[in-house]
Amino acid sequence: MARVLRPYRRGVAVAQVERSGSAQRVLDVALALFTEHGFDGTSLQQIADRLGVTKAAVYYHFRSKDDLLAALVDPAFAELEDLLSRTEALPRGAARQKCALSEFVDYLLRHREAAAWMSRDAAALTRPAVWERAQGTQRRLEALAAPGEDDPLSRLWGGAITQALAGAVLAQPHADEDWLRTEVAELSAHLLSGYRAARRRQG
Amino acid sequence: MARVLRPYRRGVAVAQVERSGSAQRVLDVALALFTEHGFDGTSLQQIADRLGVTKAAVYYHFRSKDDLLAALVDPAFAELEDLLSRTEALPRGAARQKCALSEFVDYLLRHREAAAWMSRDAAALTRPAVWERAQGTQRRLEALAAPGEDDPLSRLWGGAITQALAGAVLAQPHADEDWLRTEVAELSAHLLSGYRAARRRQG
DNA sequence: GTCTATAGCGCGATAGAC
DNA sequence: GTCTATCGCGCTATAGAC
Repeated sequence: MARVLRPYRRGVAVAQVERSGSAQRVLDVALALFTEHGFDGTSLQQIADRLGVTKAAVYYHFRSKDDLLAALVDPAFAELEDLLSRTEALPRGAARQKCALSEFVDYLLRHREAAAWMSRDAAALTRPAVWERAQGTQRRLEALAAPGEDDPLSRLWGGAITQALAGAVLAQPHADEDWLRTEVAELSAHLLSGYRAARRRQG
Repeated sequence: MARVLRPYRRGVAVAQVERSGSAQRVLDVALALFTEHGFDGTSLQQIADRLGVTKAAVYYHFRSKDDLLAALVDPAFAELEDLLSRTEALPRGAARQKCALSEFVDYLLRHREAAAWMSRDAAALTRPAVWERAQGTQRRLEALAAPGEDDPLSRLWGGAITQALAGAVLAQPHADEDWLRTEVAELSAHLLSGYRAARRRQG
């Protein structure tokens, strides 16, 4: 499919580079421990211990444990939100719709391990900092995937299409990336044709 | 679609009826508070307070807070697992596949509010008692939805189909149930035809 | 601006009396 | 079957050293 958007430029690195060295070290250690023991299974004490400082030192850089998590996932969310904004800026139509899906799939594939980790560490997902932000992007993506006047039919297909794509990618932790991209593109096209047919049926 | 399975008989009531009156009162109060403040947002102290007893009294009936949650969701899981078992017992083929999906959709519709609550209260979803059991049912459903030799293609479509159906139902908290059932049945058929086409493509 | 020391508080959980 | 008492732990908060 033709790529309508400019390639992504800002992103993962940005938000972290602006931090002090100490804060960045906290983030690195926290990420390592979270991936190893999970969010709930990692205490601020453990993070502080591995850094060789006290809990209060960690607390100086981040107001709370949730704040730390939010900082960790911010770059990935910023990337997705940026992608959504640029897609929403395109003129409405079938091209924008297809573009949204293919960009979303690329995004998922780019962050495959991270997404797989997140969907495994449900404790982290559950925190408001992550959960509520995810709700927002989810809504916007649904609206792009199944445009309409917020009617039941478009909401139904919005939910179906976005969940199907995410489910397809995440059900495949080890499949070859190019094969996956091709197959999911087929799935994507199939879903879009289904939505068009449903719209014609209902008018 | 023809209903191949016998109607469900055991279920929600069973696990709760076998309990003592006190234990049942604990479950009732816990459910009320969980739905109101979420799982994490509800302490055993609050549960005990509303019951007019102490935390320790609650602990007599349930070994842990997770145990309480497990008891709450057990009936719904038992129903789903029973449904899966009976479907798996059918001879392999397109009929079983269609049956699995329509039974699953009915199940989702039957427990719409509960499912919506669960997918909102991420903290409850995350507990091992719920999460791991859900993983199991998810796997079995995927296998029924996209049968195959555990190859990448069937796993991809298994994830896509099941997530699409759940996404479609859950994206519609207030839509009319019959309309929803009809539309989701269309979606279901569309997805199955997509899977068949993908299989033909790949051989 | 960066950290240490220390304390508070609520939580889930347990032991044992009645 | 229910209670009192208590434990240990985790996040949070503040005062103040450097």
